[in-house]
Amino acid sequence: MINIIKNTIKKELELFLYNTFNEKIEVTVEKPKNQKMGDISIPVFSAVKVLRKPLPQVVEIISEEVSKSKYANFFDEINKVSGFINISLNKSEFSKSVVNEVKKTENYGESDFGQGKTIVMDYSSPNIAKPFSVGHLRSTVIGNAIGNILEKLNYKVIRINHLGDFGTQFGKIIYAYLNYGDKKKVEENPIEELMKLYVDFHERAKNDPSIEDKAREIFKDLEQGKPEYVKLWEHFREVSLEEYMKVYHVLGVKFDSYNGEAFYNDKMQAIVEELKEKDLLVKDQGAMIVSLSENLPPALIQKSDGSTLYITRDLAALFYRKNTYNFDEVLYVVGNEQKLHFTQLREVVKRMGYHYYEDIHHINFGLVLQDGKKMATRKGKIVKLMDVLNEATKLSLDYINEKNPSLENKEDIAQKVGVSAIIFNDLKNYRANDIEFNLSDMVNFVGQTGPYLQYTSVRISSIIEENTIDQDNIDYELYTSSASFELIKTIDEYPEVLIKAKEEYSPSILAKYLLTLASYFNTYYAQEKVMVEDIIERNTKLFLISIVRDILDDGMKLLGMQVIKKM
RNA sequence: GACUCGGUAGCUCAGCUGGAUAGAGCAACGGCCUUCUAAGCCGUCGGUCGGGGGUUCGAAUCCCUUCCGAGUCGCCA
Repeated sequence: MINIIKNTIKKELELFLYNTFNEKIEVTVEKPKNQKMGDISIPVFSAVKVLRKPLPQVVEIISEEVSKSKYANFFDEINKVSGFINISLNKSEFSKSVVNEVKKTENYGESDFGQGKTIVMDYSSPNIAKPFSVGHLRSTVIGNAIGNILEKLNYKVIRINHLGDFGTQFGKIIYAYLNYGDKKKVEENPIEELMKLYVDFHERAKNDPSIEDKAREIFKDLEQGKPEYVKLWEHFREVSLEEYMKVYHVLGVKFDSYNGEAFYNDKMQAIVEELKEKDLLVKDQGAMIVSLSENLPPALIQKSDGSTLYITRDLAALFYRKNTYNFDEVLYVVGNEQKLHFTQLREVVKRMGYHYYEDIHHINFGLVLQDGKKMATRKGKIVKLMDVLNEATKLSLDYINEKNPSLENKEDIAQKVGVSAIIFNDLKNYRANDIEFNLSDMVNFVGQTGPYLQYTSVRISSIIEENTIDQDNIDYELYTSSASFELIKTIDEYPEVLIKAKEEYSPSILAKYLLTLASYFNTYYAQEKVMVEDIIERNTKLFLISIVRDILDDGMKLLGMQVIKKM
């Protein structure tokens, strides 16, 4: 609502200035820094400059025009403070229109922003035969949250888990397994042992670099379908996926497809052919490359031994997805360190003559650092996500036992709180920032955290309980207290927040918004009593807080958190 | 060395399409539970917005330069 008012004022003023002075002046209409300065603010400095008139005169002219706005009935007062024109909204009128908007929208916050367009998302994508680490958490929860937000905005979302189930690493693992692996141990504890073998391989390769070549050879044979290797590979893939499914179940994450890199094994020769046909492929130092612009290193398409590389598979996957889903956008939720790769991918696609290279977006995110350094799998420094989730669950159970020992289903709720805390912790900051792996931060339950949101929602649910709310028996004059009005204004922002989160592909925008909303509610809660005698007043307040609760719950669900009624 | 991203309060971050005294949370300190869940609320303390130039009526925000950190840079993914 307030956005509509702001945009209207902007257009009205720009038109007025053009008609009156024949000048095209960009008018800024913004939210004042301080709420004491009103609800809408218009700095007039730019107009002063263009019109070459004294500031007070310009302020006079513009504020006069503002008072004639189409939405003037929403204005309480228009104040002129130096170079600013500040508008205070009529609280009850504004509240009424916001609340009416909520009432008439079945699923508040939704919009047709996406117009049913298709977005393919590639996220999570763990590497087979490695434990699901905290590093994979980021891609998984960021991708999941963005996908949920997109759906709310009427996009059709295809969620793909592009499993890292192929590549030279399998040559290494198979080499290690066949040469010095303990078959029995692998049987008992597959992921753990395969991981050890992988780490071990790199240790041995330091002393004997020739085994790197042997691994490459094995991979090449695997790629060409040598039955012995394929069988092993299938087994490793299967046991790994089983393990991952447990994690996904706990996180509440689902995918439409688990087609990983191997799925494209038979689709890569066509890419190589096409590149050849289009005269893009060059032989260089035995390898086949596509050279790109000056500042961009060339893309390696085929190794000198004839086997393919990551980018070849991503090209195959891209074209397959375009043909299969005919996407309008494709999002790759992959870490910062692959930025160059996706720049190259786009560039190759562009050079191949496909216009949709513009629709390829790398949704990059920061590294999980340990002691300020990248966590490296090859050295075996890995923190298993399951362990972190269990730790968080345990901690939240301790909290419950301390705060609310008589709570029913304690274990279940502890898991919902703990896991959501981890998810929220990962989403609350801008995704491209690196994060230091810090367990005590991850399971912190005080302040700007997941449990704070859940707690706020639970408090509201606890007030509402069995009360029925009559939406037609509302006294809008009661929404004029500062605590109420802050809630109203924040409620009003929800639909725009979701759109902004989509435009920046950044769940943190929603996360921060929910914290603001929860904080305003908690202030309200401390100031106003809801369950009062007066029926209209009680009903009016119950309705307000129920809207807040619904948004909190909806937002938390979008982020992939669990919504609870008691804690 | 080249390219990319970052540097804002002791810590974690927001603000960055230029606008009014730079905002939160954590930590520290002080208040608030006979009244709807204190995982909360209120207050105090805390900042040369890395440094230096420049553009502008106005710069944390734009430009240049410099320092610091991270990532990437042909046969890993």
